[in-house]
Amino acid sequence: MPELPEVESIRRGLARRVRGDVIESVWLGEKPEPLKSPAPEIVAALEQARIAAVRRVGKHIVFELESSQRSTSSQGKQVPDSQRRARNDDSQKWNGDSQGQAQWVVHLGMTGSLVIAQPESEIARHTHAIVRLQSGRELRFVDPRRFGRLSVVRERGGFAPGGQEPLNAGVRQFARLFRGRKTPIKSALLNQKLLRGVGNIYADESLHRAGIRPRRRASRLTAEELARLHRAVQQVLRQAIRAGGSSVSDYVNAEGEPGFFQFEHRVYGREGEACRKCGSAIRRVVIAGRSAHYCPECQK
DNA sequence: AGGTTGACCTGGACGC
DNA sequence: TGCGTCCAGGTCAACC
Repeated sequence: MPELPEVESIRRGLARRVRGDVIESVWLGEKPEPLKSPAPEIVAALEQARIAAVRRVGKHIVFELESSQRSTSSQGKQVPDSQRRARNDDSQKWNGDSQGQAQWVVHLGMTGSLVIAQPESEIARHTHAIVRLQSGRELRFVDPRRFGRLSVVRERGGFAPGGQEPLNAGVRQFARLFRGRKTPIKSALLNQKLLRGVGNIYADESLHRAGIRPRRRASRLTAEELARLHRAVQQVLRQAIRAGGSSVSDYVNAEGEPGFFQFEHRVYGREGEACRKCGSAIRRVVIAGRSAHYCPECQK
């Protein structure tokens, strides 16, 4: 579900509520799909760690973890859930020297959400992870389609996928990404190895604002068109972040609130409706297996 | 090598 | 009401 603006909205909510908090225990569901790292490694990295910061990298949420050993009084604390899991025997070996450098990386996939909840509140269906915090709150990962992924990264340099952060890229950097690419510009915008964070909604919205048809080959765009596209991508993403993201079906932020940018969509999800600029009917076509929406009049 | 397609999952909307 | 079909904000592996 979430693209960069939705992930950023979630990140901001999380940062406000959990930064500085300490993870007391972790529960992981039975189905293994959402786990990209072994369950014992995730549990070992998270339990007793302090959340030093919550960052966003593309569509990923990254929790910076640091050791809380010295400041935590562990007297009388309950048995962590990990001990109830069959695989807990492995936990020890993940408690290494690198503790304090770990990152907990969450990708929400299509339908994932990360919500702050009170322990007594009902546990939603498709909840795959519950992180209990010292403050008494819980951080819950819910994902019906199970396309989301949880992992722990301990490498020096941390989690670093390829791709440019679209809000940081300058126009020349941006233009360079598409040089020599024969793929449709729509597909190139979705390629996370080039630009990280743009998904189907914001690719379509950006192309409309830039006046470029989604099927145009990336390599054939003129310098002027690339400059317009660069501006459009940044504008759309910034506006969407201000609106709290787009709630197309069930997206909510960490506080459970929807976003409002769906009311500003000019083409996405508007097949057959009138273009807000020229009145022509918005078209929907399929490009590389993804639906693409555009105005045949405004986009060339 | 680089681009395109299907598979991965579940649930909601729609047509009959 | 119930069943079948199609569609979905993302990413991979497997193909050409």
